[in-house]
Amino acid sequence: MNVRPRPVAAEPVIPEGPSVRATCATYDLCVCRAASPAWTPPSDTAFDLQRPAHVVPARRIVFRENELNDAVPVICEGWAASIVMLSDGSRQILSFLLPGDLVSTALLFQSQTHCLVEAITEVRYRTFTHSELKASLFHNPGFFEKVSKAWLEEKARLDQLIVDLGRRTAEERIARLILGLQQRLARRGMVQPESMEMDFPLRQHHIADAVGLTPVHVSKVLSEFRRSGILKISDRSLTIVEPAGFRRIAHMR
Amino acid sequence: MNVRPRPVAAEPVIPEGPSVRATCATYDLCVCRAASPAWTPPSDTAFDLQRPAHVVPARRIVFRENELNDAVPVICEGWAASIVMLSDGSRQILSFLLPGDLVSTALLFQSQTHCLVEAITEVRYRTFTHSELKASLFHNPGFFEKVSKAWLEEKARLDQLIVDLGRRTAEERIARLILGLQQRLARRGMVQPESMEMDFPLRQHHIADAVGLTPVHVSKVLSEFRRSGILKISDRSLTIVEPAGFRRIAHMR
DNA sequence: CGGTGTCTTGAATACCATCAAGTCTTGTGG
DNA sequence: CCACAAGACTTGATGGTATTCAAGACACCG
Repeated sequence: MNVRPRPVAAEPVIPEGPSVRATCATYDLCVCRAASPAWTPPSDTAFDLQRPAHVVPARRIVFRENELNDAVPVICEGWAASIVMLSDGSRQILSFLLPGDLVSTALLFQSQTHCLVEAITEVRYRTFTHSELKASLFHNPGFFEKVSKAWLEEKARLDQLIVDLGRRTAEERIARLILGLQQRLARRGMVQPESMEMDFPLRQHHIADAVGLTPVHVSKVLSEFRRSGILKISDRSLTIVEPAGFRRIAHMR
Repeated sequence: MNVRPRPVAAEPVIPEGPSVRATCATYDLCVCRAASPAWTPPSDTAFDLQRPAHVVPARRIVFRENELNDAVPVICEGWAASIVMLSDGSRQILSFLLPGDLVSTALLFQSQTHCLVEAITEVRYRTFTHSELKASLFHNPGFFEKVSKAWLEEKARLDQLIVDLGRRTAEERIARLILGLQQRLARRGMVQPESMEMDFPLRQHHIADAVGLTPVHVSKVLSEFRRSGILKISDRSLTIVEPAGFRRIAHMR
């Protein structure tokens, strides 16, 4: 069932990019700035931005299950996915990670994960340590608020996914996935305000692994969406041509 | 699809039971004792046990979506389920709540939920307030540890459910649900050590709503489990007759 | 005693998976 | 830069798993 070859692990390189700050700063959590114990809102010189970023090429594994030793990664640029592998090679994607995302808030409290993280596009990320983040949690009330808000959002997304997988049709699942991604990207200013166009680097097998279908069936559903003029997909870019109709499909039942 | 009549809301009565302490104290989180700011490990007189418990009869709603005002409920006795309702009347159960369970750790950080809680058996529960729990979180390091542990478990269960719904067959899902419940009950000392027998108040429609199937199909799968001698179910009680074989079914692929 | 809730079983159907073949794109090494 | 391999997507045919529909048995309760 839906088996794909396993990508090899990546060895983290350590270069430094120019536009990291802008990308990272867009996100609510703002770990890159807020995690510093000495952080104050007006300050712009948080110590974390000076720390080097790791870069992983597309389709490589960022880290495996239980491979994390005390490191908490935050995505600075690019798309990734956290994935549970099954013993027959099939996979379930728990969540897509966008710029600014903590891999999971659970990592603040344990250093092991039962899922692996794989880069979808080239990914640039930074890591923090348990100890420094946990310290911030206690000494920086603003950071505590942001973490609990991040947890609430993570929980809401997991709950929604459970409902989708348990009680919705293939069309509904796919439509809801795309709408959810669009909303998250919009909050980051990554959707064209007028055309509603957005970068969409996901392969169809990513969609399949996220919504519990096969790539073949995803292809058929997407083709139907395009044929009916609701979506436009081309060249790793996606446009929701008829938002109202698309939302109707997604919210059905 | 799998529509059932909506139970009416319950008006909380306020009696006091005798064996609440023993039941509540079994759980890891131990909110009933640990939430008190003045709590110390040897102490046995936490103020929360003096607070009255609410009782809800089986099949009634404990509280609805967004009906919670600053109250954080903890189950003291009985089984409940947190449920997402869809507009066509179908339902998805996010989790079963057992004695000692917080409805969700998310309630520590927000007072609204997108799901409702329904009693499966008669349920006895107590409520705490945001403010007192949040205060304990900061002033009682032991409580903070327990909450983060509870949350890690909650997250692990959600992740597992996603994998089950997305990538496993009906038989696997049902077997894994039963095994998961058995493990949780065992930790509470609610499974007969020898016979592996346990109380099992779930109706088949509960199982169906938890694993994303129809009650009809659940009936067929369970009948097959019984016919092959793996399970014994009778009179709201369940025994895993062949644990090894059952685990093999559950962990398949 | 009817009413409701629960469970079972069989038949027909729907949805999605699997299998397979083919096109097109992307990436890589000679 | 081209040739070849691998990955990505499409489409049709076929099959399996789970749903839907329906009818009946059984228990419990007011």
